[in-house]
Amino acid sequence: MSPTSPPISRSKSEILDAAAHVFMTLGADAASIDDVARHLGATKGRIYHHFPSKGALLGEVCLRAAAFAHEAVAPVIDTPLPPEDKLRQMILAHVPAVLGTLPYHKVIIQSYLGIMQKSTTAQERALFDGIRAERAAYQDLFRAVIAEGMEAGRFRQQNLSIALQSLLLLVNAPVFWYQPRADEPEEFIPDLAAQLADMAIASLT
Amino acid sequence: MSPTSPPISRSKSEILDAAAHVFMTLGADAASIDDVARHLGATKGRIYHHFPSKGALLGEVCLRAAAFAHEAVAPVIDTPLPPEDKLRQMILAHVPAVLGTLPYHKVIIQSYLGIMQKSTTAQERALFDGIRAERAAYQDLFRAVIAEGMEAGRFRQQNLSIALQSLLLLVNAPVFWYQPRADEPEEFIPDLAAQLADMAIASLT
Amino acid sequence: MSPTSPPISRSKSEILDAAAHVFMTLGADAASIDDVARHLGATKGRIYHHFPSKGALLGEVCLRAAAFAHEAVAPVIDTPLPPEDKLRQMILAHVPAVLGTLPYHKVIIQSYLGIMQKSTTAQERALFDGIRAERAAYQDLFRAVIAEGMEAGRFRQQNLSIALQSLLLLVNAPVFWYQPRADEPEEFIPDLAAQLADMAIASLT
Amino acid sequence: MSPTSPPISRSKSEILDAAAHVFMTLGADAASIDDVARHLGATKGRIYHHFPSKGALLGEVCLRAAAFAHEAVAPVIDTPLPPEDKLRQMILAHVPAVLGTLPYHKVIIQSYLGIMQKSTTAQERALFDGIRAERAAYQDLFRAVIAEGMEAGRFRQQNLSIALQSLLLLVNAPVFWYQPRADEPEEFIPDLAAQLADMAIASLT
DNA sequence: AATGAATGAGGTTTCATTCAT
DNA sequence: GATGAATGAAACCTCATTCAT
Repeated sequence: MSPTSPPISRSKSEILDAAAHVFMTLGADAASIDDVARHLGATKGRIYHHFPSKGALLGEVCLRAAAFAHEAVAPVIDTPLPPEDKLRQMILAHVPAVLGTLPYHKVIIQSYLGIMQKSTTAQERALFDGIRAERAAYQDLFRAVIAEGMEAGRFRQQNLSIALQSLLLLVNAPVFWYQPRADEPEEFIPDLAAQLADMAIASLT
Repeated sequence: MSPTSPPISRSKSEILDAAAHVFMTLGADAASIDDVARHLGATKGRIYHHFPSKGALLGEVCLRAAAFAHEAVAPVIDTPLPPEDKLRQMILAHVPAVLGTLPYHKVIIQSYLGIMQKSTTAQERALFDGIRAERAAYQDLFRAVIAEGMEAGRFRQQNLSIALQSLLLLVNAPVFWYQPRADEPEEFIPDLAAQLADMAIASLT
Repeated sequence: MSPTSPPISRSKSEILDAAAHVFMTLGADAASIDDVARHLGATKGRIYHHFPSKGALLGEVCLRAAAFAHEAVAPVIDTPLPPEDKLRQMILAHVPAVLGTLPYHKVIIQSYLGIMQKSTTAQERALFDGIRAERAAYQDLFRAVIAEGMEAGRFRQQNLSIALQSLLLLVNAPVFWYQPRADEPEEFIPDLAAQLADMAIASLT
Repeated sequence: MSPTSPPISRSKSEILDAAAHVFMTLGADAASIDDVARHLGATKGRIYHHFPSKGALLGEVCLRAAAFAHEAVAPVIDTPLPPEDKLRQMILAHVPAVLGTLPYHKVIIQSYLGIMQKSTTAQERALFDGIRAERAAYQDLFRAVIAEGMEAGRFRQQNLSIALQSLLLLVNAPVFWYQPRADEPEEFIPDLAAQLADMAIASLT
C-alpha cells in the first residue's frame, strides 16, 4: 500500500484502532468481534457495516501495520549515504514507528508464522496477498541496503536471505517484549533504537 | 522440564507430536481437538484420555519445546570456555535442536507475544507458570554468558536485557521462516547455525 | 386487487418488478431487501420509503401476480359460450398472461404450500388475507365453469374441488419449468397454451 | 437413489422425520435448525453431529422424498401392461406413496422452482446433483410410458415434454392442498388417486 | 483404552428495520 | 425521495467437553 492509498473514514479508522488493540491483547484468534465492539462502545453491526468479515478487519489492521513502517522508513531510502549509515537511519526510523503503533505490529507479527487459514474467501485471499506483497516490498528495502553493503565490502560476505531475516527479527524484537510505561525515561525508545542499530550493524560486520 | 522429568508414554508422545504439528499448521487457537484427532487417525476420546483439556495439551507441547532446547544447550554450560566461545557453542547446539523439533517451537513462539488468556483453570495456570519458569531458566543461561562477556570486556557494554532479548530472537529467527526441504544440502542447518552464531557474537562486540 | 385499484406510481412499480425478479431468483425468504436494492441500483432506503416492510413488499408482489391473471381472464367470463369453450378461452388467456409476468407468478407459487409465517403484523395479515381472497375469487371463476360443465353433462361427474385444484395446477405447470429464450419460436407460448387447454378439457371429459 | 442405499441409523432417521415436518410447516428457509431440534426435544448439536449443514439436512430430506416415490412406483414398471393401464397403476401407486410421506414431498416441491442458492459448498452441490438425477430418473419412468402410449396411438400426439411436466404436476397436485384429517373416509386417498388417474389418462387421450 | 453421541456456550455473520441527514 | 450508519435479534455453525458403552 503506497502512501497514496484512499483515505480511510473516521469511523473506519476508529474501528481499526480498537481492533488492533483488542487483537493485540487477546490474540487475533481468541478475540471476538464482540470484544472489539465492546471496546468501541458499539455493537457488532457497526463493525460489519464497514468490514465484510473478521478476516477483512484483521487484514486491514495488518495492512496498516505494514504501511506505518513503510512510511516511516521510505524517506531514508533515497538519501545518498554509505550502506551502514543508511541502515542505521532506517532502523532509527523503524523502531520508533513500530513502537508508536505497537498494537498493529503485535497483530501483524502473529501472522508471520505461516499459519494456514482453514477457509478464506477470494476477497480475503486477495487482501492477504496484498499484505504479503507490501511486506515483501518492505523487506526489499533492507535487502537492498544489505546487499549494497556486502558488495561494497562494508558487510561480511554471507547468505543474504538469512542475514536479512535475522536482522529484521532483531529490529522487531521489541514488539515481543516492549510495553509502554508511564515512568519510562523520555529517551528510552531512541536509546533502544540506537542499541538495536548498533547490534544490527555489528552483526553484519 | 529438567532432563529428569518422568518419561512420557508412547501414546502420549504420539499425541504431542500430532498436536504440535496441527497447532503449527493451523495455529493453536484455530486448531480443534478434532483436527488433532483426525491427524492422529483417531477420535477425540483418545486425546481426552491422556490430557484433561486442550489447554493442558497445548501447555505440554510448549513445555516440551522448552525442554528440547534446554536439553540440547545444557551440556555446554559447564564447560570452561571464554564467554564468546561458550555462546557460540550454545548457539550451535540451540539452532539444530530447535529446527529438529520445529513444530514444537512454532507452537511455543505463538505464545511469546504476551497474549492474555480469557479464562483458564488453576491447573492450566500452574502449567503455564511452569513453562514461564522453564523459559526464564533457559534465558538465564544466555543472560549469564552475555553478562560474563560484558564484565570480561569481550562484549560491548550495553543494556543487558535488551541485548538478551534481541539475541534470543536472532537465534530463533529461523523458526519463523525455515521449512525442511527434501533437496536441502546436508550442511544447511549447521551452516545456518554457524552464520547465526557469527551474527550473534558480532552483534555483541 | 380488482381492475379498479388505485394506480401504482412509477417508482413503486419499478421496485415491485425488481422484487419479483429477485424473489424469483433467490427465493422470497433467502432474498434480502439489500438484494432487491442492489438489483435496482439503489439502497434500501428507497424501498422502505415506498413499502413499510419486507412482508408488505412480498405481499404486493403476490397481489399483483393474482391481479395480472385475473385481469387477463375476466373479459372471457361474461361471454355466452358453452362451458368447454369458455374454459378453453380462459386457459388461452391465462397461460400467456402468466408467462408474460413470470417473475410475479414464480413468487406467488412459493406461497401456495400453506407455509405458516412465524409472526406477522396485523397489517401484513390483512394484506395476505386480501391475497387469499383474490386467489379464491380467481379460483371461483374456474370452479363455476367446471360446475356448469358438469351440470350440463359436458364434463364427467367427479369431485369438484379435486378437479378444480388439479386443473389449476395443470395450467400453472409452466410456471415451474418455463424459461423465456431468445431463440424461442414466436408461436411457442400460444401453442403451449393450446396444448394445456386441450389437456385440461380432455382431463374433465 | 436405488433401494440398495446404505441403511440409515435410527437417530438419523428420526432427525429426518422431524426436519421434514418442520420444513413442511414453516418452509425450508424460514425453519431454523433450532426449530427442528426443538421438535425433536434435543439440541442443535445432535443434528450437527449427524448432518454437516442445514443444506445437507434439507438435501437428505429431498433425497428421501424422491426415493419414497421411486420405490413405490418401480414395481409397476416391469409389468407387461398396455401404456394407459401401466400409467394408471403408476399413478395409483404414486399418489398414496406421496401422501403417506407428505412432509417430505411438501419439502421437495419447494425446490422445484429452480431457486438459486446464494452459496453452497461442493458437498452440497454434489448432494443436489444427486437429487436432480434421481428426480430425472423418476420422470423418465413416466416419460417412457407416455411416449410408448403416443407411439402406440393410445395417446394423442403432442409435445412430449410439456405433456410430461403437466401430468406430473397434475398427479402431485394434492401435495399442495391435501391435509390428513381424523374424520377422513378410509377410502379417501384411493378414491383421490383414482380420480387423478382418470384425469391424467383422459388428459392424454 | 477408545468410541460415538450429545450438549451448551459462544462465535461469525446476516438482515429487517430505524434514524439523522 | 433517498442515503449511509447503526442496531439488535436471530440465524448457522464450531468446538471443548462429558458420558455411556
